[in-house]
Amino acid sequence: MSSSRVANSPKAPPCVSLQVACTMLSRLFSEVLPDVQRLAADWAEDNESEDCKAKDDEHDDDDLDEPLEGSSRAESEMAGDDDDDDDDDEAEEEECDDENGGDKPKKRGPKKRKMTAARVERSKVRRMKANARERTRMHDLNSALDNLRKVVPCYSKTQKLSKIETLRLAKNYILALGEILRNGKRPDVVTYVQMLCKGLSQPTTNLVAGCLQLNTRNFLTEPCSEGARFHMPTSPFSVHPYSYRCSRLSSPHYQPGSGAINMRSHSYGSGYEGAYPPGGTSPDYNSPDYEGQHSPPVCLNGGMSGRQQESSDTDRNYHYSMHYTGLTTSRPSHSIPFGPTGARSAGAHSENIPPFHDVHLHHDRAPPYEDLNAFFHN
DNA sequence: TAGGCCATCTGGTCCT
DNA sequence: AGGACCAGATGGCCTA
Repeated sequence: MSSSRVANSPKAPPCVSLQVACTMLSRLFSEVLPDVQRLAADWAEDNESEDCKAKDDEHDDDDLDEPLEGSSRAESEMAGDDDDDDDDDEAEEEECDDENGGDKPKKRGPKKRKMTAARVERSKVRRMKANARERTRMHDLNSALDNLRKVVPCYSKTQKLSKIETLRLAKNYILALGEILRNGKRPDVVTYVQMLCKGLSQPTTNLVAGCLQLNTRNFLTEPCSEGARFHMPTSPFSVHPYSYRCSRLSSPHYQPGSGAINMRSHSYGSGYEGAYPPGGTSPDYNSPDYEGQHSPPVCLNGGMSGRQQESSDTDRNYHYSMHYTGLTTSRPSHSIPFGPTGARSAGAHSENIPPFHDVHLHHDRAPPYEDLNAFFHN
């Protein structure tokens, strides 16, 4: 089959490979985020003239300056030893195609060499080397995609976004951050979620929307005192399977209260409606941009198809564990849990988080956007 | 079992 | 010639 390759044609504009694009995106995020955080810090300062505030916000723009380390070269266990010495049989192959000399009319163009056993063997070797290179190339590409996953909202090492969803989300993330920077003003969270979820599949939409809105809801409703303490989750589902449970949300067999998340009660259901008027924006999952699979919609504006039911404590604990991990820091506020290594530090992710016992909420209103961003890196 | 996702192999194309 | 990149094919795994 002839592949319709046009990417690298001379007339086509120069384009980067997928792997390079992923790496560039990762770095781009790390460069854009500080600006957004700085902007968010300004917003936060404007907003918080009354209560608990203004402690330390100098530390939030230095954590991201270090570029994410590029996709570490895969160890290429199979390809690394390819440069061995297998080129010592050229000579005898060259003369084996002279046997048809004779008086036949010579054909133009490259001579068709006979496939001798040696040539077949060499072709095999070449193919194997090409396979090994292709394998490592794909490993590098996956590494780059993993890096991209880490700087994109809703990172989870255990339940990864698919490749296509990662790229879609990255695109939306860029657009959203760019929009924030361009407008210089704080969009409402619904719009933010809309931007992020545009074109994403339903499960991913649930994931992203849940990440943001559950936290927002808690921030909006939970008191910032002891009542907002966190505990390690006790639910058997609470270790990691956030995405799993989100996918459960879209399942027709989903039963609220059975250990799965009830998006409505947790997000827009109670607390959220108080903060955002019902006439506000709501994601349009039926928009033409949506290309993903369709599953029973999880409503972001309170009118969802799922049955409403108050959430269990395990669910709540679970949310805390999943969404406040980014705030699991000793710093009192405005802390983006990015590690000094440039890449998201281990503490930024749910797999490596310290215990939650000492985590507090510091806002009883809408969170500053650096915190919103922090949500995405749980 | 169907569908989604993924890894791998493979051949074609372009570039150095 | 060989490497990089790409897309199609294929089979495995997982989940609903």
